[in-house]
Amino acid sequence: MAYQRSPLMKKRLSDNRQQIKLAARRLIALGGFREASITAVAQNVGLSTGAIYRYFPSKAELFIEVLGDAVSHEVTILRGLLEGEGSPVDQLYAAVESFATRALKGPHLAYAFIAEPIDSDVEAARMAGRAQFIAVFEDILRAGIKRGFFPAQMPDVAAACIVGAFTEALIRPVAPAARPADDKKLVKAIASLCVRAAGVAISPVETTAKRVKPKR
Amino acid sequence: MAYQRSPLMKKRLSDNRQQIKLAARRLIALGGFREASITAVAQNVGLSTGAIYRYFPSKAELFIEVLGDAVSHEVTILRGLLEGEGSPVDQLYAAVESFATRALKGPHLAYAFIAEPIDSDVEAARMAGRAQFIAVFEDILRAGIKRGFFPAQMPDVAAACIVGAFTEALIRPVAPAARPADDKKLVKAIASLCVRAAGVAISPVETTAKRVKPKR
DNA sequence: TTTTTAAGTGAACTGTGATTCACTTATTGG
DNA sequence: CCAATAAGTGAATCACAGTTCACTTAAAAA
Repeated sequence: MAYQRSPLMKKRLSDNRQQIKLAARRLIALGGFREASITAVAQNVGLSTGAIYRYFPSKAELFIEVLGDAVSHEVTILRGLLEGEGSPVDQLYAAVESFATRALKGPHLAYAFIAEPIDSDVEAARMAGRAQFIAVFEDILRAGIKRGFFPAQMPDVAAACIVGAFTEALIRPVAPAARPADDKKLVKAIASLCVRAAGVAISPVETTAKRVKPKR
Repeated sequence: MAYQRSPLMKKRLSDNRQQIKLAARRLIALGGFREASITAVAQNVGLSTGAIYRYFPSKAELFIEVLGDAVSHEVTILRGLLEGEGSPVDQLYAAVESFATRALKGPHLAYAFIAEPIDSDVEAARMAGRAQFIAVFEDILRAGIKRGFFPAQMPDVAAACIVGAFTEALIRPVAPAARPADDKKLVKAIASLCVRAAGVAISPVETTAKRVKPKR
């Protein structure tokens, strides 16, 4: 006895799991959480409603996982940007630019993850995700402050502000309809503002990071 | 014939309407939209469930009106700050400070209005409300840019960023539990950052607005 | 091939809360 | 006081997804 699925079967199962998440993501990207009912997801994968529950205990869990994946994917990319040897000023600009550009590519997905209303379980997960983003920026700020690129400030508060700033500015063009002119320009404006917010005078990047006031 | 309610009766009716809105607001402030079911609202006013529908066609409508009232109240206050003769820099700082301070006083209410998930009808209203806020800041920025207090920038984008910045920074300490140390400090940090974001070098207020580069 | 276990099905069930509506009560006009 | 009309009641209804579950089908063990 001690039954166990063959490797091939195992794979099929875990593939299913993945497919379910992808389908959910796809539907969300298409029309927000509204579209992503369990039934719709099931149909999209080619499974029955009930089957979903073999893989996820509840809709909330499924969404939380989808959200989590997306967030950790984003965070990984952003953290990657911090590996390079650019100054914190450049890093900050680059991080915002990178996120904003991607967000504008997948409008609905970004909107769903940033702002669309859902039930509070999932909302909690979204908050947690946001906290992870904020942490990235907090790290940039801390480093920058220590090395004298940014003036002294509360890094946690400032990081929250910065994340709030670019997400808000992204939501409008990303929401249901409405999409303004030049994405490049928009991204630039947003990223510049974030750098200024951190305390770097005037514009960024072209200044290639002159220290504001070399600390000690 | 041609029946009409006596003035006294009329008043009572419109009072009821007001009471319903206040009750809804009260419940929201207490525990978010979750708590504000039609039945709960009705009980709170001392009316029956059905009676509510004499005054509002649907729950969504009621909430939208409550939200609208709150927003226009806020906007009026903020617009009031622009009457004074302070520089745009001071105005910007003052506006953020004013809003933030009030938001921290009514945590749940602010949270509900800024971030709590609800159905998409009401959400649309919230977006609209946000747009009104943003407009206030856009005006400040435009004026400031024209008069040389702020560097050239896209005022709509910058305004959105600024609103996003302070709301995000407000949400965390305002959300369900969690409330950090010093509100005053927090508000100061947020407001300063917003001013910097607009392009004013280093800190605000104490500089009492020196022109960055007197335009033309 | 037969038995055992797991995967998959989808119609029925459930919980929740908004909305309705037949009816009661209060107000207005004659 | 007696219609006529409107306000108010609250239990019943509705809507709608998420979730369950008795059953079917497929895959592993014997």
